[in-house]
Amino acid sequence: MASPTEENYLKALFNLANSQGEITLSELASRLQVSLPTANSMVKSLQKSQWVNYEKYKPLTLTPEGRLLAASIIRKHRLTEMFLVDIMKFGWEEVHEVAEQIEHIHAPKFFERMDEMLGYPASDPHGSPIPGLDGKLQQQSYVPLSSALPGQKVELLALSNSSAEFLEFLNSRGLSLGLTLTVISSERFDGSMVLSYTDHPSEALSGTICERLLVRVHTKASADH
Amino acid sequence: MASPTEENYLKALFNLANSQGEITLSELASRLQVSLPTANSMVKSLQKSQWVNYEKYKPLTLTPEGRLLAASIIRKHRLTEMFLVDIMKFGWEEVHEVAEQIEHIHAPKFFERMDEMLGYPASDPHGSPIPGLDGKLQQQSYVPLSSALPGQKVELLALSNSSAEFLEFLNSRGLSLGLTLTVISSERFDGSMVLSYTDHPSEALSGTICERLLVRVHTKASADH
DNA sequence: TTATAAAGTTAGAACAATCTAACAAATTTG
DNA sequence: CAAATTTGTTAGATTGTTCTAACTTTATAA
Repeated sequence: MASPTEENYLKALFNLANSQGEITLSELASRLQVSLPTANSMVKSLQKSQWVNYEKYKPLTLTPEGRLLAASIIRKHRLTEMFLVDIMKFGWEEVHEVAEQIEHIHAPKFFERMDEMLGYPASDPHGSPIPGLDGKLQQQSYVPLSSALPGQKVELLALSNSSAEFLEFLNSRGLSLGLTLTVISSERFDGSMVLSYTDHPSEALSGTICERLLVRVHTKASADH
Repeated sequence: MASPTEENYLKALFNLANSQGEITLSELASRLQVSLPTANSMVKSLQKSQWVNYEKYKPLTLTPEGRLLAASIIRKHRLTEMFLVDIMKFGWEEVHEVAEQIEHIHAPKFFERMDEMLGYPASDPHGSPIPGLDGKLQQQSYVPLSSALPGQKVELLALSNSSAEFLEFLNSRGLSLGLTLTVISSERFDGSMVLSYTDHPSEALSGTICERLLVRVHTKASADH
């Protein structure tokens, strides 16, 4: 059985593999805030447990078993976040640290019950997909708001960054998932945009923010068949 | 900050102190299923952290800080058990293992929210008192059912043992906390009793069982003024 | 009250997870 | 392509939690 530490390595490897292809030791080490030798020796021990494929000086990959285990931890993390928000009425900016701890609890029924109480959600409070029990991750087809064009209506569905500071910023602007945003204008110069939504008729957002907001463009009846 | 391992030592010391007066190293070691030298070295390190008073060859005591910390862990454990049963609909025989893990989560708000959702319960699903935030433990004044006399009506309020096997036995006899039991007869020979309750007009229970059921005798109007 | 048993201690080893220092391989770049 | 930089590895130490073996102190009992 994996220790919490090992589980964190597997989680990091899973997430890196899903955003880049190749995973290097230094990426892993910097993601986990440990020294290179630490990551190196842990990778060797994860290899011994058959969770990681490792060859000297080569990029890292997860074995199928490693990938499944990693997905199950991410599943527990995201179910927990959803549970904290929906059932226990936490704010979406408060749940990460608690979920980081609860994801290491070994109690399948505990998480099954959460899933049940939540009605089998497909994503967490930040729009990230919850892996299935088979370790499969629903691929999201969202685009950054920054790529939307003036006049378009888009639905805010996920975030590519979920730090507490970012989430608090979104709170302060009345932004939450599911909202429909209308692009008023888009500044080529710095990527900033002016948007309209609910009771915000004209809200300006920086390019940095717009890149982190993931949306789906409204397919209005006859879009682009 | 205490590691989960240290927290388990403190918890054991707290529980031993509350059932016996003096705590010896070997009691601690056997309670935690570790060797004497292991307990010895851990006790020294808990002393260094100011949680335990320790002198060579002398009985162990918790410091006030140690007692408070221990109580807070037991508080988290018992709140969790109550949450699992009342909110998440677990059986009372299923919650111990999960709670053993969740008690080590560092997230005051998580447990405050549980407490709130539960309506600030005084005891866990097995009738054990939940320590307050000040570390104070409500003293229970229950007596074992075995000390009740034929004809008496008693209320089943707590258990002195909460192993899954025992709880499953109680389930099989339709016994749960809050039930009113009428003592039909009591066997001096082996301590067994015959009881009547709800739809069980005549249920025989062994002496061992009757010692583990903690009750309050019904003060019927004019009991002993 | 001394002998025996029980309880406690010390020493030394092992494993997990981490580090720094020193070195080696691979990659980038002038 | 050779030099410089980045990346990866090895060696060796540290801390926490555990063990066994050997020994000492305290308690029990013949």
